Amino acid sequence: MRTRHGATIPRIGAPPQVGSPVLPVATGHVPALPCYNGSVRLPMRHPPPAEAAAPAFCAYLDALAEGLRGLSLHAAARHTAPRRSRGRFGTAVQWHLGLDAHDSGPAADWEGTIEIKLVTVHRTARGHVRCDKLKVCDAHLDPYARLSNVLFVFADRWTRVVVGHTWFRRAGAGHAVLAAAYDADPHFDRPDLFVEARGRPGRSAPAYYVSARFVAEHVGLPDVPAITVDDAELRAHLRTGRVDPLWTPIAPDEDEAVCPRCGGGVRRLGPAEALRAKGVAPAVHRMPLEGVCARYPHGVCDRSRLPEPVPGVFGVREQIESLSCTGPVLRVADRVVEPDDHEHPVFLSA
DNA sequence: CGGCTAGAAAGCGCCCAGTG
DNA sequence: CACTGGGCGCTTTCTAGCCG
Repeated sequence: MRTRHGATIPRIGAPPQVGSPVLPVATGHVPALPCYNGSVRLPMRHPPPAEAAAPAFCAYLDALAEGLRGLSLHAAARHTAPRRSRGRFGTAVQWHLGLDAHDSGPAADWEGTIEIKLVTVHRTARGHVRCDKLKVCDAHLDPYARLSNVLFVFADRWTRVVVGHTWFRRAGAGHAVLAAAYDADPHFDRPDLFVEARGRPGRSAPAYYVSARFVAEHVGLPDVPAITVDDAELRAHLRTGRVDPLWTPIAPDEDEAVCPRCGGGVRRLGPAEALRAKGVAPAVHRMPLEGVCARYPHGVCDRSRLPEPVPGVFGVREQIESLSCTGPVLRVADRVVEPDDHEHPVFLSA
C-alpha cells in the first residue's frame, strides 16, 4: 500500500502507529499499538452500489444558489441559530433556500433527491484554497445515497460570503474513489470516505466523513479573491471568546471606516499590506462603545474583494448589510421567483 | 547530503443548540 | 436527558525549501 505521499509501507505485520505513516526504521523505535482514547475510525457499514448515481438537477435550486453568491451568511445565521451553534451557517443556507432550517431527516434536503452541503473554504498563507474534512451523514445512513447528487455551496471562513456553488454527482472517478473506501483500511489507507466515532466511550455516534482531499480533487474548490486567509494570528485576534467578529467592509488603503452598526469609528489594526494580503484584518472600535458593538470582537474586510451581487437579486447595499448584520434579514428564496413550470429535481439521462 | 524551519495537511477531542 | 448535525480549533505530523 501507499501513503498519500507515495511512500510504500507494508500493510500486513507492520506495527501500527498513530499519526505518521512512515515507520521510524533508523532509530530502532517500535511504535506502540494505536491507542485512540478519542475518535476512532471504524469499518464502513454500507457497501458501495455497483452503479454510479443517476444525475439529478433542479434549475430553480441552481438559480437560488446563484443568487446567494456575494451574500454573507452572518446575518441569516444570527437570525436562524444561536451565535455559538456549530451548524449555524449550514442552517442559514437551508433557510436562504427556502427549506426548514432544522432538517435532520434521512432524506436528501431538496425534495428527497438533492443533498445540500455547505463547505467552508479559506486560503493558506501561500494562497492555496482549502477546506476541512466534511461530515456526510450519521453512520446509520447510507453515504453513497447521500452523495448521489449534491449541491455544494462554498462560503468564506471569515466573512461567510458565499463565493460559489457546484454540482456533484457520484459518478466516474469520484464514484470509484468512494467505492474503493469500502475495502480500504480506515487508518492506514487513508480512504477519502470513512466512519469516525466521536468522543467518549458509550456515547459514540459514528458518522461518515469525506476527506478534504476528496472535496478538492473530485468536487472542486473555487478560487476567487473573496476567499480570505485563515491563520493562527488572525484567529487569536478575531475569535476572542469563540464568537464571530463583527465585520466592517473597508477599502484596502483606508485606515478607518464608519461602523455600519452605530456610526462610530472602526480602525484597522496592523499594516494595510496585511489586509491586502489576507483579505481581513483585526480592528478596534473607537469609543463610545455601546450595544452590540461592545459585545463582540471587530474585524475589517477588504471590500474590493467581495463578489458582485447577482443583478436583480441583491444590491451592494444589501450585500454590506448581510456582512455587517445591519438592516432587515433578507432571504434569497424571497427574491428568486419560482418559475411556473417549476423544474423539480429531474433525473437526466446519463 | 543532513539539519533546520515554516507552513500545509491531517489527527483528534469536543462543542453547543435542536430534537424527540 | 440522551442523542445528533455540522462542524471548530488546537495539536501533531509531514514536506518543501533553505543553508552549510
